[in-house]
Amino acid sequence: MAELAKMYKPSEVEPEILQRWNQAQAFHAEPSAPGSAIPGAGAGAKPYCIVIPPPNVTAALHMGHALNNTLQDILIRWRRMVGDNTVWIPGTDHAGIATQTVVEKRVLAEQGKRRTDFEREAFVKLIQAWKDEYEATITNQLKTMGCSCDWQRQRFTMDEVCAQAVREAFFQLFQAGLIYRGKRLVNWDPATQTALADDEVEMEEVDGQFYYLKYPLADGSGHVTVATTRPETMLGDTAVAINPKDPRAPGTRSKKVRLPIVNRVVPIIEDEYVVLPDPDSDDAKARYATGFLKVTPAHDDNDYLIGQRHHLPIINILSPAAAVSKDHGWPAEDFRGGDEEVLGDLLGKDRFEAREIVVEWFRENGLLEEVKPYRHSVGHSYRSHVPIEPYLSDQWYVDVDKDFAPGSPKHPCLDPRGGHVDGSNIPRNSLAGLALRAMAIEQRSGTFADLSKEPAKTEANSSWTGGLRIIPDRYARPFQAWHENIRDWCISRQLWWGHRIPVWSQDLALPSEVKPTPTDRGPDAQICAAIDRAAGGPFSQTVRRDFPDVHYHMVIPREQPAPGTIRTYICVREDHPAFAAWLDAHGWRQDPDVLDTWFSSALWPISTLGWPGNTPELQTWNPSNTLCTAREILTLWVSRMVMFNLYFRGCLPFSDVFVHAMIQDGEGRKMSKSLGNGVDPLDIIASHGSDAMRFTLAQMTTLTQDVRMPVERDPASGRNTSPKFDAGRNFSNKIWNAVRFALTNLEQADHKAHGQTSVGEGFGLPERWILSRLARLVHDTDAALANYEFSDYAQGLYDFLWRDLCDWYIEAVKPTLKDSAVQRGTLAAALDVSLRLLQPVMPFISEKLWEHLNWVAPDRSAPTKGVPGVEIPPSALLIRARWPKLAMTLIDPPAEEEFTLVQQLVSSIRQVRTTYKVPPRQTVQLTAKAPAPLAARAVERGLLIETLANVQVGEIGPRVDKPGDAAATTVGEVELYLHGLVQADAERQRLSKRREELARSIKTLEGRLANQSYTEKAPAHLVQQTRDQLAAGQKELATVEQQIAGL
RNA sequence: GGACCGUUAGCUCAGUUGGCUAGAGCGCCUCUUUGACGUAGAGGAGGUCACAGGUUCGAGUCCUGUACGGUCCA
Repeated sequence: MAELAKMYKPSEVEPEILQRWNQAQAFHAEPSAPGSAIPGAGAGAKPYCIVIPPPNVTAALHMGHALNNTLQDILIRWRRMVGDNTVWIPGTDHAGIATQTVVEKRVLAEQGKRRTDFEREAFVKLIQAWKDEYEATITNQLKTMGCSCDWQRQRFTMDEVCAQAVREAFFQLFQAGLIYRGKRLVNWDPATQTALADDEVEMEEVDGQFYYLKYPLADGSGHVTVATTRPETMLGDTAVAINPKDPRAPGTRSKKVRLPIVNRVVPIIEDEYVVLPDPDSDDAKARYATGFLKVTPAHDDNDYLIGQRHHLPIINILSPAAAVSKDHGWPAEDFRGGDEEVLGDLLGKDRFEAREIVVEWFRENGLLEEVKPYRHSVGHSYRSHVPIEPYLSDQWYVDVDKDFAPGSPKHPCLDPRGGHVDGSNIPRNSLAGLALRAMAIEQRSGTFADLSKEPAKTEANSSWTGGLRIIPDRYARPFQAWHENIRDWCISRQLWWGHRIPVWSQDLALPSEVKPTPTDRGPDAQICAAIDRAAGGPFSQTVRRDFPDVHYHMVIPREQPAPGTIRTYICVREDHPAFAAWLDAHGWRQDPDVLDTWFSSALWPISTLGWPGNTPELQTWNPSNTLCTAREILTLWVSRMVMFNLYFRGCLPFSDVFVHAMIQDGEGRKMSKSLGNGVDPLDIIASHGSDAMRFTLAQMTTLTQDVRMPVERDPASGRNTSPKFDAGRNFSNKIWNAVRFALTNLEQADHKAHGQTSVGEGFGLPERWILSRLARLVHDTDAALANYEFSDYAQGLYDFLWRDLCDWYIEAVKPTLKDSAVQRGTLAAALDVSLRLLQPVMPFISEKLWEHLNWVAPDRSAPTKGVPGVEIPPSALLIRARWPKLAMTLIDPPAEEEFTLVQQLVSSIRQVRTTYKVPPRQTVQLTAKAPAPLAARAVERGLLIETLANVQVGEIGPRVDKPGDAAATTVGEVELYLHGLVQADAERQRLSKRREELARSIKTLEGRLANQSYTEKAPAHLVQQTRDQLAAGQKELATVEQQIAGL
C-alpha cells in the first residue's frame, strides 16, 4: 500500500486515474443494458443523456469550454452514481465559416496564397488537416479535464454518420416544400464573401455621418435634398421617395430627378415609410431627415421593400467584394450618359473609397449641402467583423414559419386546430410554431401565456408541448420573442468547407412560344418534355431503370430565370456518386455552396444517436435531459435543435436548457485571442490540477449572467493564469491531508470491532453532530444539483469538509480517535460520503483517496449499522459507487445546538488567548460561573473544551468567583475565567470594546421594542426573540461592567 | 429605440418567500513550524449594501426613477 505524499500532486495522480477509468470502461453505456455502469442499479434505470455542445475545430478549448464541460460532467457523474443509464455524447463541429477563415489566414501568411489559388478539393484538404489537428487537441483537452464522455460514441459534424443525417433532413424539408431558393437581399459579408443568417449579424455603434446631397429636378425647376449615411450607393438609386403626408408632396408629384454622376432620371415616388423631418423629435432619424429619401433597392433592406411596392428597377453597383463594379447588374447605358471620368475612377474602388470619391464629386459640383456627424448602428459580420453589405443574391432558405400541415397531414406534432400561436402570426404547425409550443407554459409571456387557451393534451402533443424549460428562466423571453419575429433561415453559404448542398440544377430551353405554368401538382407537359430531352429519354423512367435505389425530388420553381427557360432543381436523398455522375453528364450541376454550419448542428442530438436510422440509442436517449450552453447561441443553435428534433422525430431534443455564465477577465472584457487575456485549461491543469480547476469553475457558477476571472501572467511559464484557481488547489490539498490523517489512524485500528455500535449507544456529541451535518450536506447537495445550483453544491462540500469536518470534528476527536472504534468508524463514514459527493466535481482526487480508504477501511457502513437510512454500499471504483442516501432522521437539532455551545465557548476562549498572546501550546487554567443546568452541560463538555481550546478545566458552577489574576469573557450566561493572564490595561481595553458592542446592540433592540407598531404587527416569535436578545445583552453588559469595575 | 443582467469589504462573489448586530474566499495585520495539511492553524482589521424616492413595524432583499458597467434584440 502506497503512502500518501504530504502534498497533493495532481500531475502524479490524474493520468493514473484516467487509465483506471478507461480500463473499467467506466464512461461507456449501452441502451440495451440500463444501469450496467452501476452494479445493482437494476434494469429499471431511467435513461440520462447529455449531448455535448460540439466545440468548433477552429481552435483549442478556452476557459468558457472548461466551464461548460465541467458542468456537464458534474451532472453526468452524478446521474451515473444515482443509477441512471447515463451517457454523454462527445464530438466536434466543423464550424464552416470560422474554420475556413482561419485556414485561409494561415495559408496566406505561410504561403502567400489565397483560397482561389487552389482547387476546391485541394483547399478542403488543407482545412481537413487543420480539423484533424484541432479535433485531437480538443479531445485531449476534454480527456485531461476528466470529462467522462462515452468516447466510443464520438462524432464530428461532417463525418459519414452526421452527413447522412444532413442529407436526409435536407431531403425531407425539400420534399415538404420547407426549403426553397430565393433571390433576396441577404446579409453579405464582403470579406469572407458569403451570405450570413440574420443572427450572425452583430449590430455595432459606429460614428458615421449624414451627407446631404442635392439631386437636381429633371425639369430644371430646382433640386431636392436627400440625407444618407451611404452616399456611394446613390449610383444605384432608382427613385427618390417622399411621404404622401409631406406638404411638399403635391409639388413634387410626378416629377423626376436627374441623378448626379450617372445622369439617370428617376421618379419621385410617395411612400408612407419616409420619415417626416422634425427638428424637435425624439427620433434621431426625424431630426436628421430632409423628407426626401434616396431609394436604392439593391443595397438597403428598406429600400428593397419600397422598390417592391413601387416596382422599381434594382441596380446593383457592387461586386461580391463590395467594390464598385459594372459587372453585377449595372446597366451599360449609365456609363454612356454619365460622367465618364469619375465613373472610371470609381470602378474597382471599395465602398469606403467610393464614398469619398462620390462625396468629393458632390462637393466640387456644389451639390453637397451639408455633412453632419451621426452615431448609428451598423450590422457587422460575427466572423470577419466587417460591415455587412445588404446584397441581392440567390440563396437557399428554410421556411420556418410555413404551415406544414397541408404537406404533412400525418405529422405527429400537428395541432389539429391549425391557426397561429396565440399573440403571434406564427402558424402553430410551422417549425417556429413547434418551438413556441414546446416552451414551458410558466415561462411563456404575453397572450401566448394564457393557460385557458392551451389545447387539451392529446396523445400526440402530451410528451413535448410545454416540455422545454430554460434555466435561468429570464432567457425564456428572448427565446419566445425570437420565434415570434422569426424570418426565414438562410442556409446557404458561399464556402468550401461544409456539407455541400445536395441539389443539382439545370436551366432548360423551351420553344419560345411555350409559356410554362408550373403548379403545385407538378410540371406541365411542356416542361416534362424539356426535362426528358435533357435526360436523353423519359427522365423518371430512365432514373428508375438505371438507378433503382436512388431517391430524388425535383422542383420547378415558380420564379423562372428568363422567358423560354425553365429551371429544374433535383435534390438527391443519399450520397450516390453514380447518379451524381449521370446528372453531371446530362447537364445538371450540383450547387457549389455549402450548408450553414448550424444546419448540421441542429441535427446533433439525433445525428449522434444514429438518425435517420431508428436505433436503440435514439429510442433510449432522445430526448436527452439537459443541454448546457452559453446564452449567445440560444437562437443560433438551441432554437434550431428544437425545431428539427420535433419536426423529424416528434419529440424534444432535451427537456432542460441550462444557460451558464460567460467568463470575462478581471476588467469585465470577453476573453479573446486578440486581447491576449485568454486562459488555457491545460495551463491551469498543469499548475493547479484538473480538480482544482473544475471545483473553482463550479463554485463560480451561480445563476448570474457574467463571472469575472482576473487574469495574471505567470512569470515562471509566461502563461496566463488566474489566482481564482488557488482556492480549488488549496481545497484539494486540504481534502488530501484530511484523508491522509484519517488513514494513519484507521490503519492501526481493528475495523471488525466496531460493528456493534449505533448512534444511540456509544456515539458522543461530536459523532451525533457530524452525522447530522453530513445528513444535511447530502440533502442540500441533492437539491443543489437538481436545481443546477452548482455554486451551492461546491460551496456546501467546501464548508462541510473544511470547516465542520477538519476544523471541528477532527480536532475534537484527535486525542481519543486511536482508542475509539466509534469515532474511527464515524470519521471513515463521513469521508466515504464526502468522497461520493465530491466525485462529480473533483473526480480524480476523490477516486484516488477512495482507493486508499478501501484498503484501510473496506467496510465503512459498519459503524452506522443499526442507524436506519445510511446507504453507502461498497464499491471498488468511486465512479461506479452508489450515490449516498442518508435519512432525514440523522439530522439531530439538539446535538447541533449543544455542539454550537461548545464552539462558542471555545471561540471565546481562543479570543482571550490571542488577546493575551498566550502561545498556542501553553495550557491555561479555566474556571467558569454559570447557572446550574448550564454549568452541568459545560462540565459534561469539559474534555471537548480542553481539547479544542487547550485549557485545563477546573470548577464550573453557579458559585465560582473570578480569581484576581484571571481574564474573563462571557458567552451568554457563562462567565469564563482564564487564570494567570491579567494585565489590567489590556483587559480594560478588551472589555470596553465588548461594552461598546453590547451597548450598540441594546440600543437597536430597545428602539425596536419601543416602536409600538413593531410589537403589534410583527410576528410574535420575532418580538419574543428580540426581547430575549435584549435580556441576554443587558445581562452580559452588566457582567462586563462588573468585570471592568473589578479591575 | 426595446429588453435583460450586474453594481454588497482592497479583489472575486454569496445573501431563499422582507426579520441582519450583512457573510465567504483571496489579499492585509498579529501570533504559531517535529506529526494531517504553511496550498496550514488561531485571532483581528476592513462595508451608509451605486444613488434618489416610495411601500412597510422593519428594505441588501419589494416598487419607481437615475447613474455607471455588460449583454441581447431592432
